[in-house]
Amino acid sequence: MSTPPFPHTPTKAPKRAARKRPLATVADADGNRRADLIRVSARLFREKGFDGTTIRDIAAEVGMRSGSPFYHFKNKQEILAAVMEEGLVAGLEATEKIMASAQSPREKFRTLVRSHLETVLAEGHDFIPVLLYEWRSLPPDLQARIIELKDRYDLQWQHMLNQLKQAKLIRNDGKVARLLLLGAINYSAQWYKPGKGLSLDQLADQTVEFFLSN
Amino acid sequence: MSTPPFPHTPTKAPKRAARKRPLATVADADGNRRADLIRVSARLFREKGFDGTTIRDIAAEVGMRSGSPFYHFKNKQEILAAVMEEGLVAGLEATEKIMASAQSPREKFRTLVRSHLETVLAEGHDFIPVLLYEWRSLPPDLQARIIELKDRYDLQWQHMLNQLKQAKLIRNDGKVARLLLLGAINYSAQWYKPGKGLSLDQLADQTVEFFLSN
DNA sequence: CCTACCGATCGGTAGG
DNA sequence: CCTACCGATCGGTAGG
Repeated sequence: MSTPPFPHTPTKAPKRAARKRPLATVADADGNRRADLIRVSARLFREKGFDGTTIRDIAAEVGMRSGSPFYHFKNKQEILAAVMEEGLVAGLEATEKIMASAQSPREKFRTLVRSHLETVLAEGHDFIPVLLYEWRSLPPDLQARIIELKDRYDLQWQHMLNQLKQAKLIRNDGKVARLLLLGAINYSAQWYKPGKGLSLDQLADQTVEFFLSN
Repeated sequence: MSTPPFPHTPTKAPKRAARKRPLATVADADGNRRADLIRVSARLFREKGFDGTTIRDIAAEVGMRSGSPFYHFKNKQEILAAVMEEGLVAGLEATEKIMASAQSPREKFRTLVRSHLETVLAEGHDFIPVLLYEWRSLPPDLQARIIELKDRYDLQWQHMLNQLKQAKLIRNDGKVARLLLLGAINYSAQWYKPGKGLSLDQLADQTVEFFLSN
């Protein structure tokens, strides 16, 4: 009755949405309306909050009528879950790839910070900010799957901190240290404006310099 | 026609609300209903967000009927502004007092961090978290007064960073350093649960240790 | 995916 | 501060 409503690889087209392909609109020649809804919802949820965004807002932005998003998602909360999962799957892939690479701890940290900043601050990357700041709007039954992915994300950062500690580049690598470090970066989503002031590269450099000894 | 709707010192009773004193309810013998509305709203805005909180929620929590909060506030946004101002006025007073004290840079930093953690994390201290995470719900015309207070708050922290730099306790005291440092602390409002795990004193110690050299 | 719609809820107000 | 209320909007659904 209820197969998992989201594909785990964003590159693969969703099966259910393809069941009855509608006429393609001007806005989207390839007809992947579900992905459009997720992308647009991420932006609106970030700009106006989950409660401040209406289904009608979302529908209008992708050129649908107000009832149509419910053809793709059971309810509004499921859209929120899909947004968060989309961001985590992409971010986790990038993170795990970096952690598996053969760089020095310092280089690896710089790459990881740069990658995470991209995930949180780059234009069009609204998925993780929504995860970070709209968490309370996600019903508990939908939180479980997201938490699982988030734990894997945190684990990678914990490994990074451990390596930095071992290389004597930081003084502390406990859980609080990780929360403070990631908090500093995540909070940048509240003040950083793309295209104004620092570039992401410059911000990554300053962040590394601020946190690492030597 | 429009005198400033909020007193600047929370200790002084509001003048307009006292104009026509209603019967005191059980919940509040001293009859300061306006302060009750602000305190309760802060908690609800933090728990459920500004858009997720209804006037009826607020009214019910202080034992009013749904239309009555509008006797004290022009609209819902004015309540939000009052919540933010309440937090900033209190936080600013504490901060400026600490900065004016005669402590060593390290001691002063520890005291300041501890004070800010109290402001952001202690039970019943929901004002600043609302400021930090519901900012987008505040209409531009109401933002001005809050920004003024916030700038003074940031200025104190900037002074603190400058002193730490001079004492060679941190490597960088630019604006980005300040944003990263305060971001790390402010983000703790997202994960810290009072009464669980670390105490505020322990967290303050770990935060100081994490950020300061030597 | 659209049309047409429903029941519930919301911010806010008039008048006392 | 309450009573009584309004117009607008919202999430969601039936049926095609």
